[in-house]
Amino acid sequence: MSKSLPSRAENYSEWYNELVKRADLAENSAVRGCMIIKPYGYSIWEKMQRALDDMFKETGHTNAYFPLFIPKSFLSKEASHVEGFAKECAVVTHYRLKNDPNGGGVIVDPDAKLEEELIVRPTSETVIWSSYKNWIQSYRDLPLLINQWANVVRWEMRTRLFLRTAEFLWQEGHTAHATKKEAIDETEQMLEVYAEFAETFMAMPVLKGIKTANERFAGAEETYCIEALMQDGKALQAGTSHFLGQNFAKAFDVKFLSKENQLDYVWGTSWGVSTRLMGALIMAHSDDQGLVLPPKLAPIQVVIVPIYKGDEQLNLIKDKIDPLVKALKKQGVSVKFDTSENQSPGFKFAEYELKGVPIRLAIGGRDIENGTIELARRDTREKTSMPFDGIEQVVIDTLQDIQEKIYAKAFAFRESNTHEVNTWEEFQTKIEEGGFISAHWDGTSETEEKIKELTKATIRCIPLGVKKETGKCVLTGSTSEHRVIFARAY
RNA sequence: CGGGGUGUAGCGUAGCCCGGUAUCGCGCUUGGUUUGGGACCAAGAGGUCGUAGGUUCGAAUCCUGCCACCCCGACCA
Repeated sequence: MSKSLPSRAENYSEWYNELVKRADLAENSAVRGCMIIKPYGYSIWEKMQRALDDMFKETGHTNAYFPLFIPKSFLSKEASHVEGFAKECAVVTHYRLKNDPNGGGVIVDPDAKLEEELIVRPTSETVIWSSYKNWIQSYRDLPLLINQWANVVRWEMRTRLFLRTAEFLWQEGHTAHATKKEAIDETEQMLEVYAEFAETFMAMPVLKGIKTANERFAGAEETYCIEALMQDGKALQAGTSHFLGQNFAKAFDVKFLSKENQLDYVWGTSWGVSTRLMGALIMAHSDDQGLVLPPKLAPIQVVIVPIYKGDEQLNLIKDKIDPLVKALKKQGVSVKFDTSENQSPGFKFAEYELKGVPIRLAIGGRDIENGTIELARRDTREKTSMPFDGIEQVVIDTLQDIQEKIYAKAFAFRESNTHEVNTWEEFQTKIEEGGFISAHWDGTSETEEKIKELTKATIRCIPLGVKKETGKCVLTGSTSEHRVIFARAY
């Protein structure tokens, strides 16, 4: 195994794959397309879950759990929904194995065929709405605000760790409301929650917007999304929030009696983010040395590496560091004091950089004599020797500063890679350079598809609050009322 | 599912053309010396050469089937 990572410039996707493996985030499993999320990677996901879950609770949602298996008949109740997912569903057809009479291990018992096949959920709208039918009778039962943390399966042809896997972890919120307005408000609220999470925790700027009909979720009336720009200039859809209208209520016959004693279908939403966010996090900040994690999501925020000759010196260092570790932990900072002897300091430096630990403190005999300690920040890779006294506060301030700086850096990157484009020639040139392209579009699916065919670029979103501006579609020249954002996407 | 490629120790590989039971590096174990940016020395452990069959006295090597994985396309969060 070579020591350094492939560089981003050299081969971005190889850099990504190697980074995921070397930083011990995840690896491929025996089943094609599935991944094993390793402890270090999973602890980042847990931090994401915690933060998101708190935000969901704060906005009035409660968690529940619905089954993995969906009767095939459920899936076909909402026409566009089946159509959207049919091609990538795993299907359970039997419930028993038996020993192969010809001696070849176990085989599927042909006598154990299921009456009705079960679909491994690609998403849970159908199971959930079939329950909601029983749970909702009156306006007093509304709104129903439920979230679940679960795994889902979509049988993708080509997969990549975190970015697209056959099985992935996510949360899916499913809500039911008495009015259309309330449901739309909910959809927009959850988009805000996602955007806030992405920006404050992941330090990743996102563009909020609405999907075009082509890119809309199967079964939704409107799909809201947050879109992020990765370092290679490709866009990544980081989260979606769907206004379902009354589609699922009608498909599953979910009606309620209003205050006015009127029977009507309820209005629905669903919204989700997945382990794909891990991919976004990795690509948003990391460099050729490895991961760069925002302090708010880093499993280890500070690592302390002792440099010593002999036990005596190590003990001196321990005497100094133990109280510091205690003090930092008390302040809620996660610290690792790495006293392991089997690796040299240099190895540890490289290792923790690879793993994206925001701050590294190094302390050796020299520092003990001088009353100093060396602080290295992962984002800039700057090393500074500073007085040991007061280091605790410096660490806390620096964590905060790193969180802000990496956001600012990602924001600046997005800004400098977002271009207004007015002609087709310009569009073709700019799309090759990567980044977001803000351009006029005539509003038709035909044009959108044509552009995709010609350039591989899709409309990432119609930004929320986009200003009205009369213009001409970059491709057809037909009139357009506002710009939309194009990019090549993951 | 089309087009290309690769399967040899935990990982990365040499050997294959031209058949004689497998090379090197990393990692691992033990002991010692080290430690301010991926330490060094010594001794070890670790292999049904993807799989099934064929050719042969003899197959990692030649032939055939199968399987898996990777890359490029169509599909997608």
